[in-house]
Amino acid sequence: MPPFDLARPGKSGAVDIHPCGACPVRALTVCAALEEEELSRLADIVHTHRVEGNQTIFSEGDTAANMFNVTAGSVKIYKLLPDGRRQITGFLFSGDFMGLAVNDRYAYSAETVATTSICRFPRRKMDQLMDEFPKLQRRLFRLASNELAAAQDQMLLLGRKTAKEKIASFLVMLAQRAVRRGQRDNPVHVPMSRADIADYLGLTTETVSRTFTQLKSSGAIRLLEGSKVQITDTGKVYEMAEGG
Amino acid sequence: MPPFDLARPGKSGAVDIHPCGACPVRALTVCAALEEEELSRLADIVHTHRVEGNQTIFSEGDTAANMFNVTAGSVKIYKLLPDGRRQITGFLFSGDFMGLAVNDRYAYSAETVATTSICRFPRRKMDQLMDEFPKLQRRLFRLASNELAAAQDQMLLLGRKTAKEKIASFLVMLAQRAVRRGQRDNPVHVPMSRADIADYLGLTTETVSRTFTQLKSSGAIRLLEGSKVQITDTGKVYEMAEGG
DNA sequence: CGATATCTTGAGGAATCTCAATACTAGTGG
DNA sequence: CCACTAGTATTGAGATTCCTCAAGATATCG
Repeated sequence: MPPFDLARPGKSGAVDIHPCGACPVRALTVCAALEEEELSRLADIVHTHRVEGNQTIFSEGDTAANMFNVTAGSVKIYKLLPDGRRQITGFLFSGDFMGLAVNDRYAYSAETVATTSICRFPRRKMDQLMDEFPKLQRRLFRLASNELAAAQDQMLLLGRKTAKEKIASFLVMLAQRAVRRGQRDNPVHVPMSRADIADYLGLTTETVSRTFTQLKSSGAIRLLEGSKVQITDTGKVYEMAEGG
Repeated sequence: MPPFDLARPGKSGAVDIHPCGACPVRALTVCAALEEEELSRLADIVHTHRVEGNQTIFSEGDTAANMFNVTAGSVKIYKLLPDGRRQITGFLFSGDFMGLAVNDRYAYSAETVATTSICRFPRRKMDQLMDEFPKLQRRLFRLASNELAAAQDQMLLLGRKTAKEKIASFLVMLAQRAVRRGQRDNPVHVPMSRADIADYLGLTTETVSRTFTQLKSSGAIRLLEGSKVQITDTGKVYEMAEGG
């Protein structure tokens, strides 16, 4: 499958949103590895795009021609079984990086959750820059290590946590990542659908919904307007997330 | 917790098993990144150990002072919940690398499955070598990317596969990795306990046992002596693994 | 050969899923 | 501005998979 249509203006397309030097999430991501001057080299190869919700960015098995950086909005990455069962392996927010490949192919698919801005770097040119700037290589290695640690946390969640613990962990994760981006962590913004949450936590939408209701009834959280969740009993929610 | 007792001879201890140049798994791992001459630099910093089964190599949260390479045997890496629930996030065999750290701490614990030989590289010196040999850095990045892809496969398994599919996937994974090491893939050698398998697949030992029995009854596999499993109906097992 | 751990099998129970109906929400057009 | 539509979320009832607890069988190791 082709990536979102880069040429088509309107719904999704190439837009120069801001120069890299003024990038609001620069400190969070790969770009932080480089100094002003070097950064311009990155800027030379980058294309910025704005993509609406639920659009495919790339699909598992595609030739991995690009690497991406999310600068606003959110993205889900997932794998499918032949019969359609889906596992979302991660949500990405502004500052997050994606596009690591195995054998020059993407190992998963990526789709926007809501309207999202992304930077696109041609992999070939990125590889050249990595040769030129070992700092960049090191930065990517560190990002991959962090992702790996997050993946292991998620395995623990999927294999050993109850539905309640999974939802609590999910809220805590969203809150902590919001903080990291410099946003407020409570109420937590939950931009994704129940179906997406279910496929991320290894549950069904019904169980996700019921569990939210339970947490609400027990006074741990409150469901607010605009896909927001207020954590009213932080201690309880954090404890639940740890399996306490 | 300290790593296995490096000073104590007998059960586990430092042994010079072979020089790096003659390492049987060299082609599979980090070391493949370097030429003969450079390899000697790696050899200068490595210590080789032999560790008996079920010994701790390092624990989650320990200062990540070393990186390791398994040269024989097998290792399990895992995370725990406070109440003791355990998720094994990976099994390592000869040629596999471990010890990636986040914030200079190990993000998981590592324990031998059976008697195992490992190479230990002090991280600090490894970092120096990486600066000196970008090839090494690139190699590690590639290994981390592969691990990440494997982790995503495992998330799909944990979140969306049935017990039968999990066991079938597990056998296929073991078979494929045996091939990669140049060993025969059928019968599959399954050195780990039912409890370890359960904690890897997000099941209980009883379910693992029952599922093996079912696969046996259906004629898909045969359980042999010496922790070996013969796959008698390859098509069926592979199909099951894919969720077919 | 006995002791101990591991594995298998059984019976019942619990968490989660499936299927189905209802309620809500957001966007659309009258 | 409101009714309508389509999608999404919630709730309910029953089914199912997997878990728990318990006993027996097998394997391993001194």
